[in-house]
Amino acid sequence: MQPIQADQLIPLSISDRFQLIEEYAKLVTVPAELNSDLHRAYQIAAVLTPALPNFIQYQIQVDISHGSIFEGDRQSTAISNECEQFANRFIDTIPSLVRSPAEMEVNPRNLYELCGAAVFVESNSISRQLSRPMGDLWETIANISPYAISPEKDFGIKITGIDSVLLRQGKGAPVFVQIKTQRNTLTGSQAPRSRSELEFHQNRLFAAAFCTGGNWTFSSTSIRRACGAEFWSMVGLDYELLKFHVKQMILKIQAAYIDFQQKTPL
DNA sequence: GACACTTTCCCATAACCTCT
DNA sequence: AGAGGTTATGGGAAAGTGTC
Repeated sequence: MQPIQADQLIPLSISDRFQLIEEYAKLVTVPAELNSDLHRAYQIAAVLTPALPNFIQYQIQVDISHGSIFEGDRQSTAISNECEQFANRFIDTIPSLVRSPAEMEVNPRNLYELCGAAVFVESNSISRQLSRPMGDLWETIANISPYAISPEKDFGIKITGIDSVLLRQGKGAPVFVQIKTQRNTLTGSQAPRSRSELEFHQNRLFAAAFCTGGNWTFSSTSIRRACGAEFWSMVGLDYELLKFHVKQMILKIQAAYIDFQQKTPL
């Protein structure tokens, strides 16, 4: 059977792309030694890999024809838009994070609620609610670049452990990437899983969006790591610009939160 | 088909263990 | 003793699964 071609995928809707990839994936033979949880990921990667260089070339052409993201302040605008949207979505949810003393007493979700410590309840909730979806934001921002694809957004399909696939300038083979927020985002107990999810891809990368969080808590003899500028430059994006907009975003959220608190005293 | 329960997936930090 | 890796602990959303 012929491998799938980029030209076949490009004209399709996301759900038709999913269907087509699914059909091909079923036919891929999986190495016997591979963990069964990863069979599907292997099959999808095998189907996608030969098509991706041309698919990404196509994205690059489209980017150029629409006024490239790499020209003028377009990159800044694009990153800013994503951060704005994220901030606005989050700010909208702030009122729903509040729990009444009665709710907390009847059905405490954690120790702070059990004790009715409203300030701790809120600060705990805010930081949880914020840090989790930010993980998704980095994927979205990476996908601004025509050098990256998101399996989910571009093909409607999930590859276990893979957040983004990118084609480095001048290189022929796509790189399968797992993106975290910080170098220490992964705890040790999760590292073996990340290792196995990445290892079987011919080209793979473990990336941290920011070079914060002290030392890496992920290591592997065969899987490269990159954080901050080293990672973002692979898809042509500017780390300094990203940090600038993320700072605006977080401060905006904080200001909205303080504002909300003042309007609704404890 | 609605709802409840379970698993998976995002995340953070401290403590501990082992090897050099 | 210090570094690097592993384990324990903890929150919450979303997706998946089972049941009535």
